[in-house]
Amino acid sequence: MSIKENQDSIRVRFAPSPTGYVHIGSLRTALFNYLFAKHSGGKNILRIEDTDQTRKVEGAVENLIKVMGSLGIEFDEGPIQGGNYGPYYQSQRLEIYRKYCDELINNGAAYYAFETPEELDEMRRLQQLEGRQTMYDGRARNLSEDEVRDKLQKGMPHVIRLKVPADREIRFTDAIKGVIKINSNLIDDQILLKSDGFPTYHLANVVDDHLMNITHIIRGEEWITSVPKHILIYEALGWHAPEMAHVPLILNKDKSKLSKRQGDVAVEDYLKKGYLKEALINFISLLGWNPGEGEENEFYSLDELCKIFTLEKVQTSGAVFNPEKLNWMNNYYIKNYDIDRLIELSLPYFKNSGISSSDDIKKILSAIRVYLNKLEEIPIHLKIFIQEDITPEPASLKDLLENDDSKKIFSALKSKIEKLDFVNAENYKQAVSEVQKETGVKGKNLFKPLRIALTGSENGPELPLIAEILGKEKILKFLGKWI
RNA sequence: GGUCCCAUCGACUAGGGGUUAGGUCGUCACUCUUUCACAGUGAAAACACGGGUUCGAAUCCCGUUGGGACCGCCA
Repeated sequence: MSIKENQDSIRVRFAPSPTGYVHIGSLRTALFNYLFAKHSGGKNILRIEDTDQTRKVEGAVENLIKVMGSLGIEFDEGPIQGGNYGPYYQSQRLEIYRKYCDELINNGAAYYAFETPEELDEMRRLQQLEGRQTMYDGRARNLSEDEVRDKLQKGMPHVIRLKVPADREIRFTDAIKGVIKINSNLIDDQILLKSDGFPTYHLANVVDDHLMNITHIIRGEEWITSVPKHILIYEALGWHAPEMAHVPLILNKDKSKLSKRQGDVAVEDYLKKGYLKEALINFISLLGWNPGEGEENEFYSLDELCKIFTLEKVQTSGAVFNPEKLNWMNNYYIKNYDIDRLIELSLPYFKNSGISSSDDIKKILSAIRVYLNKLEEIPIHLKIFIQEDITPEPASLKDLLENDDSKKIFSALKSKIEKLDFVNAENYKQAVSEVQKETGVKGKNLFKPLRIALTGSENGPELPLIAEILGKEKILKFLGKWI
């Protein structure tokens, strides 16, 4: 495929820095990029922004690709699958950035600066003290060519900064927010190239988005204030900036930016707890986006989302992440999931229960899935199926088992069950109704003691079902205890 | 503090000049199921405020207030 053809089609990128786990906000950004690309038949590209050597985390990229992949978000180009615009690690593109930096220096859009981090800290401290804006004061702008050459020759550590022009109004149109204007006097002389030779985000993302033919930048709102800097770089290099779409943030309950302090933010955590990928994707897609036009359905598969997703329907304001609604949605998916697929996903949670018969697992899971907000809750519902002795909980329920009527029922049922070869839901029900006739005990007085005697609890799934799973031997044992 | 962004029930949102302001989660009540849950029905619950524009503003404009993001040799 020629580059020319590519220019016509939509290309978006997800550009995370590999700092470890995958943030819920990152997932949403990646999702929107993916949906936008798929919706328009474009390409979804993964680019790793690893220009901060101090923040690199081993295995983070592999983890990210794994997590995204497990949720169904795939990339057409990226560090693993390659592509015509690589390399897709920014750390492997250093010469490229260097080259464009030189170009910026040569055309007067950037300059060398030699302050140490300590000097800059001091400068900011003073500015703060005076109640002024903390901002690079442009002191290195005044260095003469000779001074610069001299310092360079001496091998002094240096950075390259963007020379932001004065008194200009920078404006751009954001696909979500509309027209945004800012005066250039408020823009810092941003560092483009760090003293370790690595570019900053600002330079690297501009260069790469251009070189990789990115047509639309879809990213979090936190980037919106640095767009003007990027515009200046595009201009200085004679390039057109891609379309921009800044999606609103996902928020904590207190409306601040979603953060670790206030709950789980790692997608891995949600997966580990047994949130289904379909539910996660569905729920996240509805955070800051909706199909609109009075559409009241809230359940969408990834494929359906690809069909109906548009940037126009992305919200302008932030969305609070509501775990309760996620639970509700996950429960819905669990209840309606193909049972065999659900069993597969649930197996790890049966591991230490001693329940291994696939028949039993299927029966139990069918009975308890309605209670599950997430798969990790399975073990707490397993107790009634695996306990060897019954201790009523709360203890006060014990009284109900020790009255005369109850004892009468238990004895009657026990002798019925003893005659059975095996117990299933049907013959259990039959036996109980016979007990009812014989003893004259009925209604609550019949069913409640039985439930407590068999499970230790006053509520739970249907009793005949439980009886079938418990089996003859256990039922006899449990009934016998109270006679 | 400066700049930028934002503003419909507690939360997610529909609606964007004339609506009884609709739906979902959550909450509450009732029904169903001899339990709980599920399901069903119903209820309480919102256009931040003030000015314009208009016959008419939740909707358009301005301001106020409130919230958020950003202000690093981090992304």
